[in-house]
Amino acid sequence: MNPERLLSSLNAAQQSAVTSAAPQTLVLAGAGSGKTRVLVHRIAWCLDTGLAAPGGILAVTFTNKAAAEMRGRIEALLARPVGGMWVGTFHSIAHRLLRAHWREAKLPEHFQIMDSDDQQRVVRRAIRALNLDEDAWPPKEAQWTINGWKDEGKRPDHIDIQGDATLKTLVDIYREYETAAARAGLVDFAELLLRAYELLRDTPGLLRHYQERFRHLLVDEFQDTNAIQYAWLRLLTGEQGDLFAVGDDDQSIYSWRGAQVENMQRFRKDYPRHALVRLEQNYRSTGNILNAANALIARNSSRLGKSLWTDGKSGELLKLYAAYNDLEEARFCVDRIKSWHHGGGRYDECAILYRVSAQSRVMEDALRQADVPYRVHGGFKFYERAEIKDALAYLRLAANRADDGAFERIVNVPTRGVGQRSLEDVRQAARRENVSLWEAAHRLCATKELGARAVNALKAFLELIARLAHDIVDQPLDAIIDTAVAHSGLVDHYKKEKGDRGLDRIENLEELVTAARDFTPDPDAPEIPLLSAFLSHAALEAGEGQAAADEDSVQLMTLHSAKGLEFPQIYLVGMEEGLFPHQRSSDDISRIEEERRLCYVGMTRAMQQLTLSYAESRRLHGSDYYPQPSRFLREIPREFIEEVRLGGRMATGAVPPRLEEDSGVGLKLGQRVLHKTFGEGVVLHFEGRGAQARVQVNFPGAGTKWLVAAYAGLEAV
DNA sequence: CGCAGCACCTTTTTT
DNA sequence: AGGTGCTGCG
Repeated sequence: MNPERLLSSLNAAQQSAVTSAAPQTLVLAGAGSGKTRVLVHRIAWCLDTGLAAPGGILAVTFTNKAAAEMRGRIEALLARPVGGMWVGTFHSIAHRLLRAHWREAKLPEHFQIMDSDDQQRVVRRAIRALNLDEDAWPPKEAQWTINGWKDEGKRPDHIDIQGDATLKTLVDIYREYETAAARAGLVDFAELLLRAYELLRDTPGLLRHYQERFRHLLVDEFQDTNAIQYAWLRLLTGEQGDLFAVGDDDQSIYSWRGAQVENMQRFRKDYPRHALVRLEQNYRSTGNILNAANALIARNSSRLGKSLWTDGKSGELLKLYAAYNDLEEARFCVDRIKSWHHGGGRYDECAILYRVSAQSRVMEDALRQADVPYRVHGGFKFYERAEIKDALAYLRLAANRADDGAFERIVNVPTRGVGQRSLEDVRQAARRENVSLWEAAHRLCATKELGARAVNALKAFLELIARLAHDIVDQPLDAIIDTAVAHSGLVDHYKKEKGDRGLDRIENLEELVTAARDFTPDPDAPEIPLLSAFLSHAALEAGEGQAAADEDSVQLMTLHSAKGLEFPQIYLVGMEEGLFPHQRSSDDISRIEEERRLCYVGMTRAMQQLTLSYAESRRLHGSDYYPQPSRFLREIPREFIEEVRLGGRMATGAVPPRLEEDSGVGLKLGQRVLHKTFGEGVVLHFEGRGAQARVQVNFPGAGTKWLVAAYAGLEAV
């Protein structure tokens, strides 16, 4: 395709982004503004104008799905496969670098990747090894903290504990964890990124090589990058590189896992010669949906600023439904979806979005009862299933005897008489002699420290793995998996499970063999042994939960997993205080703002019709709640909303009174105020007006309080 | 050593 | 409500 034709299908803003000649370009791409299109066209532009060869391009995304889509669309646009280009997730690209340069990265050649499950086990073991109480030091929280540090690029030595005993212990756990992971040759997700960063930083020759090779770096969902990803991009861009970042600060919804929207401002500072392009024309939603979403997001402070517009129709009003309870809310959605379907619409044009996955159950029940096909997104992934991980653990151990994670996982699965007692002895021996569990088990078998029964059981296990390792040499991948499943005795083990669960698991194991047969390793990285490549693939790309159903079905997912998707019909359910915004985000204004962005993301998924609903009572965790309608409903101007009623039942005041800008009390959301008893705090929320107006304030010293504005005597700070 | 019953907790999720 | 992890018994 010639360069002019490439541009003809783009609007002016898109064109200026695609053809940007600035050394770096930041594209503020609003929802539905053709973000992926711009990325893909930018790559094609670089190739077609001779600016870059395929080998000079590195395009990074966050999910495998996005990477696959980008690659597919580039190839479709260019009408040919493009070899040599690196398109992948941050993690897969980091993995690739580490495999290629394992020596410089100070990793064992056959290191394996652990997923968060595996990681949690190793953290737990580290806590136990330090003789700490697991109740006082929950592994999950320690894991969270460690990953947070890694996301910020911090090694144990970098952390200033400032004499804080809690912090010191956590750093000790971190250090112990690192030692254990290194001994086992295991690398966690955060480690992939950090290690790849350090690799480039500390190996000037390599850095120069990659800087010269990848002159064109492109990043998708830039607002989701964390500190280490940003540092890595900066390093690789160097002085000469062309960095093309696309993002939307209004869609930043992942700060809780380390994403830093600040990276967008940082980009602007760090690259003073950059070009900034705003994509504000929306090709997805009707005018009403867009205006409603714009009004909502305008409530957030510290935005880069952007306002979406469309030259399409204003369309229908947003629908708001006040349900009696959660069951009725579900029935309402199902009814509307059915009438959409009767009117000739497709089920898969409808999506039900909710804040927490627990909400899906009621929806599923209602859909099933009405015989409407549906599909739930997210949830359990194929390679995360216990039986798959069990089977793979046999292979991991066969491939790498030092893999303590795998050892722990399967030493007694299926049960073979190696109990907690013997296992604890093995662990202690391993720690004492600073060797792997495998090695320690071997040594223990040779001594008289264990009972005869335990020794026999342990020996049987060791021999099993040794035999497996021997049998799989030079076998094709699917035969390897087959052999592992056969040797392990997992099939008989699952057969004993009651119900259909066991049968499901056995089917999944068969599925695993099929997956292995169909597995094609990355042609650009032939140096990685096949089994190793497959195991990494299993960790990095956990696969979809349910096989992509061809059947026309209603789509159910959380708001988070809806990002990047679009549907003609969107049902945004559970619009209630405590649920959305979520309770856990309610006493921090910046987290409320993230919830608001999440709402914005949800609303902007809708193409034609957006239906919002809340329930006046909801059953949650086994008991009933009577929540208030979400503040977000009040933040959407009424002129865009229309109330909907079903079957003549009168819902009183489905549309909550609009939230006044300052509730007549002279205060704004997010404002700092002073109270004579509680001290300084931040305004979170309002209710009512005039003499009845109440203000919710979070006081760092005293917690979150509702105060009657007229009596509270709040002073603006 | 293995299983059954009981206490506990519960946001969002990708890699 | 429902799933996970730990204690007590066979």
